[in-house]
Amino acid sequence: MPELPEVETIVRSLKQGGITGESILNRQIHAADLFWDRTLAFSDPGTDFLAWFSGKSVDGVSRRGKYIVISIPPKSLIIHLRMSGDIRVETDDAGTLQKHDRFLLRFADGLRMVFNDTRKFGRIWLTATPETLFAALGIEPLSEAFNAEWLRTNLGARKTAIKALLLNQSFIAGLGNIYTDEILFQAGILPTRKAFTLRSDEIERLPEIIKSVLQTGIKNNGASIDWVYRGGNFQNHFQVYQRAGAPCYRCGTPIVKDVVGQRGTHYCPYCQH
DNA sequence: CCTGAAACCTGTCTGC
DNA sequence: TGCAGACAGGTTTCAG
Repeated sequence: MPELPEVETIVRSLKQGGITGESILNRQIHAADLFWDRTLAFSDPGTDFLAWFSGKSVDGVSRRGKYIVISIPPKSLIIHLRMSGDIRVETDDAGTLQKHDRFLLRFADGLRMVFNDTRKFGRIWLTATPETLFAALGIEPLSEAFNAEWLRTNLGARKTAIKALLLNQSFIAGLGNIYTDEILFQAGILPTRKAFTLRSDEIERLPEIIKSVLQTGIKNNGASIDWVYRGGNFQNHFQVYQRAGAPCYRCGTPIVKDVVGQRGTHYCPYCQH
């Protein structure tokens, strides 16, 4: 499900209330529960993971790439939703838990935060040193530091397909399959283009297009497809994603779907070069 | 270093 | 209706 805009929407909701339910800020934790052991990717050695939470309070919620960072001093609980993860906040008497619930925090005031993940790819970490986890992550695409100059410097002589490079989290942190296809359409660049072949005018425009598509996604609370993620509206703005065979909104040419870097890839063979 | 395939999982949809 | 196979928002690991 989640790429940067969906994760950002969930983070804002956990802070201010929204699609996940009420805010979790400043709530004291009563207990934690883990229902699928492999969901826990890492916990600092010497800590009893489940017991640790009792009595601690949520101090902040933020995002790095597609990671959700919940500050619970002196540690951070980090959640990556991967393909099918979702978070909801509800009252603890909201009824029985759901089929694919993997982890939860019970708050002292009767609320609970539940991590649900059908495909079990999602992971959580509990650590006092989250920087270690993020050491290899690339630049934040919505930061000021991410601009044409940065891209020109870092594109270098990379021979990989531009789509694969944009998906590489150690290059730029947060782009996924949907937004990458939409970005490359807006940029008029074929997904298979080798990164080093981008012209200077394309490099100049690309960072602004990336920011603009991500911001549009965030404004729409992300994209909701199938059963996985609810609350978003960006799916109604797709230009190419999931539009194989349908006419391009710009030129009428049927949108093509191929595989690039092992991912389904949608593009307009006329508008993108 | 880069590339591709496979693995990790469950659910849905398509075609025979 | 049943069933096999393909496919899905992501990332890691391993072979070449």
